[in-house]
Amino acid sequence: MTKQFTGTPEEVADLRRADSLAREIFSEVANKWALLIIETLGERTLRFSELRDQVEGISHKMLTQNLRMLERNGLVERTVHPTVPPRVEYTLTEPGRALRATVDGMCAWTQRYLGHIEASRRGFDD
Amino acid sequence: MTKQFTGTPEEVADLRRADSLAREIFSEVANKWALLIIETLGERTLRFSELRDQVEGISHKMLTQNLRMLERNGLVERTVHPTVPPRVEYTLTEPGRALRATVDGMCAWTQRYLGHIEASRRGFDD
DNA sequence: CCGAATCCACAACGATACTG
DNA sequence: CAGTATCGTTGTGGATTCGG
Repeated sequence: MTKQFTGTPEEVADLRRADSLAREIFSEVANKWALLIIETLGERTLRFSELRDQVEGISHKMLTQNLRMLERNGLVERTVHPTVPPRVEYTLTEPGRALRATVDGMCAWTQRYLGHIEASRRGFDD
Repeated sequence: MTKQFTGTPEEVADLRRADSLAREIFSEVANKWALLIIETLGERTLRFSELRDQVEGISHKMLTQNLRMLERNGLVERTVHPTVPPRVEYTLTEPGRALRATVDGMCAWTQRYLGHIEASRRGFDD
């Protein structure tokens, strides 16, 4: 088990440093499609086509691309059922579920501050 | 005060729905530069040039662009000191600090699972 | 049904130069 | 120093096709 992140300046610096592995991982995962896929998967296991339908606006290509990336990093598990037609299912792994917990936080934040943000936008767009 | 996000299927659906305001905000904020800026600001207030130096790899253009976006959404406050040369400082607002708390969670997650992820990558890249 | 590959339009981005 | 504008390049991402 690795060291805890406590928010010390040195640790924060690690994430800002472009060449650091932590930073590379953060940058790869911190994009809207990946986070939306994680949030959508939740506790369920979904097929490719179900994901494509439920993550609104995502294209076939973006979905496969992000699923490969998440699989490679061990956040989702991909199980192929050798039937015809093929049936491929995706589930969050333990690391994936751990990340989902923090993504839930971002979703909660969005709901919580919807009003603030709308108001701020109106003020900004004179 | 808006309703709490409790993770019910209806609320999750709100974030997947492309036309929803919550979804639009989430998509705008959930990109690596914005999150790295928020994380870097932390509790401090920094000048434009300090931010550019500390968020490694970010270009002048990306920094201004994301700062404008964050300001418009009320996540950062921009204060201009009418000196010469000009001095512009950025600080997180209360909503910004609230989001930072969850970004801290993502950073902690990255540190926590660095090992898992490295191993998973090696396995994937046969 | 799932996924890889190709093509290509268009947005993102970096570099540069110019204002207050 | 901070910010905007312009331009040229890169690369992202959608549409489509083919293959397992």
